[in-house]
Amino acid sequence: MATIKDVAKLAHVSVATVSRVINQKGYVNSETRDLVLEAIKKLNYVPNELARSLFQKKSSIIAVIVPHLTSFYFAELLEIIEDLIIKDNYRLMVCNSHDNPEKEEQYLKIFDQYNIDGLILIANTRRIDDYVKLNIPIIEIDHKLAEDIPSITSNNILGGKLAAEKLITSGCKKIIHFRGPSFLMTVQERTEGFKSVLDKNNIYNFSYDLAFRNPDPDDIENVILSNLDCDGIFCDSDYIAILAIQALRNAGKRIPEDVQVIGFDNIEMASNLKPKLTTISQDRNAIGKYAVESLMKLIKKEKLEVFHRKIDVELISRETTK
Amino acid sequence: MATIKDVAKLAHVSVATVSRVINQKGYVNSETRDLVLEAIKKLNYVPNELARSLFQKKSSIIAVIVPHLTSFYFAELLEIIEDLIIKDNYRLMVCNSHDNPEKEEQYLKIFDQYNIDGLILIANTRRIDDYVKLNIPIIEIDHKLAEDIPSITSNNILGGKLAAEKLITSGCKKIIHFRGPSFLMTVQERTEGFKSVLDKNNIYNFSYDLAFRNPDPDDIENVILSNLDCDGIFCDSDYIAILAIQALRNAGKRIPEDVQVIGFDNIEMASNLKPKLTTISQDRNAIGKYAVESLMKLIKKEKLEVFHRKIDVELISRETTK
DNA sequence: GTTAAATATGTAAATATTTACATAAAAACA
DNA sequence: TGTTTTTATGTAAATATTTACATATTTAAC
Repeated sequence: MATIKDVAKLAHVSVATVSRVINQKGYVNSETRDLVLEAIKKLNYVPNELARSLFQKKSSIIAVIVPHLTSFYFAELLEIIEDLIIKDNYRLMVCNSHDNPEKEEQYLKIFDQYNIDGLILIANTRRIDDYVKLNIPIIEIDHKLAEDIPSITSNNILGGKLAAEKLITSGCKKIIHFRGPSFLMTVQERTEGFKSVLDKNNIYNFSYDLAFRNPDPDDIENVILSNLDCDGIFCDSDYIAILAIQALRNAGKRIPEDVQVIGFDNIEMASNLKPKLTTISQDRNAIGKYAVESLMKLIKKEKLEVFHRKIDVELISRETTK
Repeated sequence: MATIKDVAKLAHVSVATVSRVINQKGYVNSETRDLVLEAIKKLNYVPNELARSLFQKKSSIIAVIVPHLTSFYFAELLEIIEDLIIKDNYRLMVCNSHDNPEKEEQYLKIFDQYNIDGLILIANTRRIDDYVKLNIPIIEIDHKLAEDIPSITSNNILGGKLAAEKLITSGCKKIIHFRGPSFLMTVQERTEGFKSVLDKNNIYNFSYDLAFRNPDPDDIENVILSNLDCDGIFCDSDYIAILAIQALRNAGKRIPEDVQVIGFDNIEMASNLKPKLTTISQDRNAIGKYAVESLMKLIKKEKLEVFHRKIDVELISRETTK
């Protein structure tokens, strides 16, 4: 591996001049620049980011903390974020907390050790204080754990409302809401929006809580079997909706004739299924874009014009509703 | 952020002594050690990994290159690998090549810049030479692009055979193989194993190629509709199997009475569906374990006893076969 | 009691950069 | 022409570590 010294020697200049060429800073004679550029090419030189980071006290690394990698929505969001971060010439350190406090502890240490430049927290973290102590820019997605940490969330209340309105106008009279664990802000808000519309219209409905990570299909089936007169289902994720549809079919129900189903997220799979899933679409492109954009601003010590941003969701009507 | 100097000052010793305490190397009096440890605690000191890496010409960072993050199998495998890597006190840089040569180019540069200690390539990379040039330990998963790069792959030939045998003993007479793109080694091997058994038993079968990233459900439906007398289907992924099952149902077929279906991978979802999916299970725990283990050995300049490792797959009989 | 080995600690160089500062030449200006 | 400004380049310190080497003390060996 060639170093800046090797380049300097080959180009018969000092390391400072080479550095100036690389960073396009300060005065460099154009002929000298060409010589240096040539030497760089000849030696296949790439500046060592570790030395650079050490001096500048920044690493060009952004850490993203996710509760796991295997749910569709997180994976799709993570992919978008990775793409954006790389475009801004940062690198991504993926930290899978895996609901394991020890692992989170370990990562917390790593962030200090590597002069991580910024942090994106995706949902589900409860030890916010430890992150704040790190004293680096943080953006939260899907959560709002503290008033002074900027957040990007879908408009979950709107999502719940849209689903409720759709089911009402499609004629549903008894509705189940399969939701995630109620300690999540997203879940609370969706429930709030959903219930408010249904209750106002005096339509019978209730919420059933499922596990966050791996909802139990038997649970879902049991609820459906003991509520065979139900004609509308709203699910907190497309994955839950898929499981619900399976259970409905097994119970001999036709979709959407007998029971209508609405999911949440609009994962890629939702439009590939038969019947195609009606769902509330979360705009991950917007969420990812604003998250990365805001983080970059914080890193540059710029002010954010919107501190807690809500991204509108959209009802995508497909084949599981009338 | 406290540095080693601060600790040294507070403990009234030299930085060398502090370093010795941290790294548990060389002689340190136990009383001195306690003093240093106390100072470390008091200052909340964590050693700066960048300075460390710079000196040692290693970074404790492992890069994993994946073609995308959104397929179930990759996500599950990645999760396992991340867990193992963190346990070995390395950090994970996730590089999503996204089938984009420019992005790969960019990452290639980054690996040099950060003194990345090792590389795990998951499938699908064709510019192997560029990686070899980096001159760092590499492990390949699901591919064997060069004889001199260690690889871990499932025994795909066995997988194809097991599926074929199962369908035969269950009485299938006309079988479709929905497979991935045939340039992938995994796909070739599965086809080889599958076909060899069926042809030997004179059972009619043919392969239909699907896109790697996002197989088209209409494609699958069309093939099924124009082969309504088919009674067995083998799919190269559980995801394809899910789509096939949907198409079969739409065509009024009962599963497994009319048509039997076998998937590949055994993703978490496979056992949550109704009917539960019969599939060839890839042992990602073993794959992840050997991949990380082998990489660690290479990093320590140890020899590998097995250079190209094949991990046995297993037929998991569930409800989509008789 | 002398010598050798083990223990303990410090000094300073090295890792690959960036940049403040110094210096000198060239260009602009009076 | 002399002075100022701009351009060009180099020297050396700084970033936070580790470790080779030096040195001193203690312990062990003979």
